[in-house]
Amino acid sequence: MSASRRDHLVETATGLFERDGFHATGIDHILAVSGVAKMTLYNHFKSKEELIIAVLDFRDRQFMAWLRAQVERSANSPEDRLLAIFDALESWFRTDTFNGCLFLGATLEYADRDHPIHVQAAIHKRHVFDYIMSLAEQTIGLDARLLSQQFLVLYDGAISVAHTLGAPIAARQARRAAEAILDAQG
Amino acid sequence: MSASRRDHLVETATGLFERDGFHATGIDHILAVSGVAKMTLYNHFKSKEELIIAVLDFRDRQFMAWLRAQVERSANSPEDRLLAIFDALESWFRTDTFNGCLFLGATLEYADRDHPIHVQAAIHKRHVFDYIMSLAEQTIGLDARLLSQQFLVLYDGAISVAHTLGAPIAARQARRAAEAILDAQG
DNA sequence: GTGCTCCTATACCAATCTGTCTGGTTACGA
DNA sequence: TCGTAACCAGACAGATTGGTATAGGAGCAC
Repeated sequence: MSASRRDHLVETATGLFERDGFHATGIDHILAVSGVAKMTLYNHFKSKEELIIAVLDFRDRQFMAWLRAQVERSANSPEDRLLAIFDALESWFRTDTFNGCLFLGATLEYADRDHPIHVQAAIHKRHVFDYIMSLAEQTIGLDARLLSQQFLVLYDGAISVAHTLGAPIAARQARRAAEAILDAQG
Repeated sequence: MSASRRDHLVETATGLFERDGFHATGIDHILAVSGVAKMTLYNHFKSKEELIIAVLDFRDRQFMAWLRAQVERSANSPEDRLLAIFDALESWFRTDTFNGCLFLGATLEYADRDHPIHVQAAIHKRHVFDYIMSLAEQTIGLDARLLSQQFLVLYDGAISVAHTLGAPIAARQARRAAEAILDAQG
């Protein structure tokens, strides 16, 4: 067992939360799947809520690293990279573990905007926005802020449509919309 | 009590599910808030799942009627109406009961695509798409299908961003993106 | 060896979950 | 007035929830 028990727990819980949601996934189920003892969990996390926050933090780092790598491998100019985000989305949608956005799910299940889980989930969306923004700022002649806000809408919309309708092609439609926005501004 | 007990139950449950989610809202809580007896509920619905499906059906009809009325009151040409959808969204986002998309939440909490609840929730998204499509088809010179798909992405994206980041302004950004798409096609 | 830390295993707790059962009340129509 | 249908109130069942308590095993440093 190379990874620590804590990491193993977080990774297992991530998969289960992503598949079934937060309330629907019980502590006992996470323990059974991960093969970890209950007291070990409560030794590392003082509550389920704290575990969820750790999961959101882990998934944020993991996903952002994956997204950056995917984008930077397939495109070089900032403009192409902005569009490559949607190509990355499509390949994510086509994995068989895709089940919508874990973070959006967290904000829906813990809707109170001050709830620690909601706050933690919102941080991820900020990270996505910041990444888009960093690419937009490298492209001269753009209203970087407006464009980033619009791209974030396309980004989240593609995820939602792909999930609710089971239509990975939503990513391509979002990309074409993004191209139209770029053309209108550039 | 003018409305039937059944209707009263469905409307109360809609509000609670919208605020707290499905798994987090217990039957007993719905009964306490609505002031209905447990056996009355189980007389009308054979399970919580059946109640949820009734809620999704009710909310679909209610929301679509509201959206149509809002759009048709504020714009006359099909093209203006396509854009007025996003104005309607913004006024929805600014209500103090706005809590993201109930239907998207349903598909996340019941992720299995064959689950009756997931199926029922997806129907609503189809209805939104069909409405957009009906407007797009009245506007000549458009690839109605592609445009509708892109608008649906903007529609869902605006809801998601508005909810996760608490930013009703996402609707206006979506509208500007929609204008760019229209300009590019028209 | 002794102690310390991390882990397992299992029993347990109180609360809550969905759903059932019983028995009584209210309203209304024939 | 009688019957019936809808509803209420509350107890109850069985499973599951998040979380705690207890006892002991395994690996490692001194």
